[in-house]
Amino acid sequence: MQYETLKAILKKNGSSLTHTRRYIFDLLWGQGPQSMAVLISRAGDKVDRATIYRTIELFERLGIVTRINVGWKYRVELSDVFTDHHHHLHCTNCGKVIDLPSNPMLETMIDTLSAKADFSPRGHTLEIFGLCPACSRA
Amino acid sequence: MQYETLKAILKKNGSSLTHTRRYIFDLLWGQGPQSMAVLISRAGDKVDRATIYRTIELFERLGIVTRINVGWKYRVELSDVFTDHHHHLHCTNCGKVIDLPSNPMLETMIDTLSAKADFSPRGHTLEIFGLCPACSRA
DNA sequence: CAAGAATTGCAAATTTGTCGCAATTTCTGC
DNA sequence: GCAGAAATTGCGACAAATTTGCAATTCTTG
Repeated sequence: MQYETLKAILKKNGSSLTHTRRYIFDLLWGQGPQSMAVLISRAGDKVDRATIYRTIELFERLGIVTRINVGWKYRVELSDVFTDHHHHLHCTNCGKVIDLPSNPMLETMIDTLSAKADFSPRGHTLEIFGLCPACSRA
Repeated sequence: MQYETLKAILKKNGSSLTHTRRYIFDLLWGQGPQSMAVLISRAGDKVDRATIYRTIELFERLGIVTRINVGWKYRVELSDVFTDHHHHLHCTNCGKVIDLPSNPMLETMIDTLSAKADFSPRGHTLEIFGLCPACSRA
């Protein structure tokens, strides 16, 4: 289950799964990309701002979360370790962000293209902009 | 030439190509992704920071610039309208960002995948993380 | 060229992210 | 389970990044 994986990743890096970290992980679990402001607000006075920043930084460094751009600011979400690898469809009209499950062929192509440039790919983010189903009909 | 295109895009949206905007465009022209801090510093006292923020926001809204994530912060660069469509290889070791020319098949696949989700794609950004040629040999 | 609209600079206000350090929690070896 | 050591957290205080209001200036149009 997810806490075991989380704990294992942390332990492997000499960190531990504290009360607070589990709480922040829970804030991320099952949600789409969230801004720091939202996370801080959702945490209320349960967790201090500084701790949230420090935890997200740690989580990102250990590959637990991924950071993506949404418009001006960034948002964070659990990485592929905890969710299926996916990309994002950003509606430029209503602002909604929709998950798009990835496709093996697309992944292969991205890796191949990188490798041809003599680059060793480890991961990627693909953000697609356009109109969501609702807005493209309006 | 590029200023005509720029002017046309602005005009179409009821804005005009002012000295200041042309100056900021010039700061972007021919350069890779730049941080706001760099743009502000390069502008010196020619353009106020607030104006740079406002202009970049306008440019992004009109599709003149694209914003990408580099680690923690974002950077801006001219959009596909002014450069060849490309993606970025981010070396997680030395921090270098390398342009990767795109591939028609990849583009097609991305559009097709979006369309299957009933989404109308208008553009995208693909950021690949890994080791650059130099770092992967070290 | 004049009038009105858009744009810019300036300075102040917010917001966002960081840091140092003391208090608390977690981990380890009994 | 307990003591001591190490890691983590909260709490300001900071520092940096971004936004905003408004008056002065620049553009656009007729």
